[in-house]
Amino acid sequence: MDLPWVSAPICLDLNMEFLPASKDNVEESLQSNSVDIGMKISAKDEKAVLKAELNRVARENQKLNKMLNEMKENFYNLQNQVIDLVNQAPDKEPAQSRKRKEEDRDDTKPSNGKGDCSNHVESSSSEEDSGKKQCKLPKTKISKLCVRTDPSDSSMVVKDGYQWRKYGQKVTRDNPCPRAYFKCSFAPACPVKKKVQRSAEDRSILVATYEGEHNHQSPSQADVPNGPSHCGPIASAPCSVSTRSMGPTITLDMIQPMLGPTKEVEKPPQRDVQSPEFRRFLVEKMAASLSKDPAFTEALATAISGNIIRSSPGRRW
DNA sequence: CGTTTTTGACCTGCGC
DNA sequence: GCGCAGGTCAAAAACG
Repeated sequence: MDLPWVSAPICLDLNMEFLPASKDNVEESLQSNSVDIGMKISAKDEKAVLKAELNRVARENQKLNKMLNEMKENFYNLQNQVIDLVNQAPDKEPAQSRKRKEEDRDDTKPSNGKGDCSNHVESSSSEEDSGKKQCKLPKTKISKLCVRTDPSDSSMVVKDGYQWRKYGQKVTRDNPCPRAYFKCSFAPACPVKKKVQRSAEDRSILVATYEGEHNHQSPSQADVPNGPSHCGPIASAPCSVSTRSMGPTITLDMIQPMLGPTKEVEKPPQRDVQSPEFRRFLVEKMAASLSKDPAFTEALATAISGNIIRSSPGRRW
């Protein structure tokens, strides 16, 4: 099914710059403020100023806490609605017999102007009555991955620990950037295919769509004895956490667990919507959705920076 | 020389 | 049935 809240790139930019809240910095700041106000401020006055500042910050924190609580409430309400929808969806969804139709709904099609990262649309597109391809891949797992890259880097390489052989490239209608088609070349019989295309909105984002399941181990995992004994569906997708020169950028890839050298991401449970795993998965989705809200991001950044300042060692407010 | 990439042609499915 | 668009094939080119 198509879950609307996962239909956009889930990229949370935490490019906020907050001062390292060291005691020295704050004191320096306060001192400079005092200088600005005037050199004649006595120690008593300074104390009063500090107290006023403290009250102001406390009020601000209260306000932010209130905002966060409201957001949490909204979030849980939304979550409940989502779970209800998920429960209802299998009954209401019309039979999608055509493969193309299926892919139009969960593919990287940028026609809706959203950013294509409907990450991990676990569409078990297993309609047995569709075309030949469905016969070859009776239970095609489709997942997506967004990777932030250098926009000037024209290569369509998504490093996911597997070896891929490019077999085609096509310019699609809705995206001026060409789409590249890859097959897994590590194992000759591996049916997994990968499509890579730059996001029409943000060309620094590569959108990789994985189809099928690897029937072999990840090359990068072959020398990892403790890795899972089997390759899950599309186990190749990495969680990309990139760092740009401007600051940290976290690209949340809501995809299946990758088994490569990078860190492991939680695999969303497939059907059991009541399971804790699925709930946690939903929570992550919702959080990602919230993170797209600039107001939320700003409030979150303020709250976090406030907490960091408060909790910095050696400080007492 | 073997492998990979490129790219135009062809195939297939869908909408009208 | 026709046109369009996405997906795949395969020959040629590039590369190591």
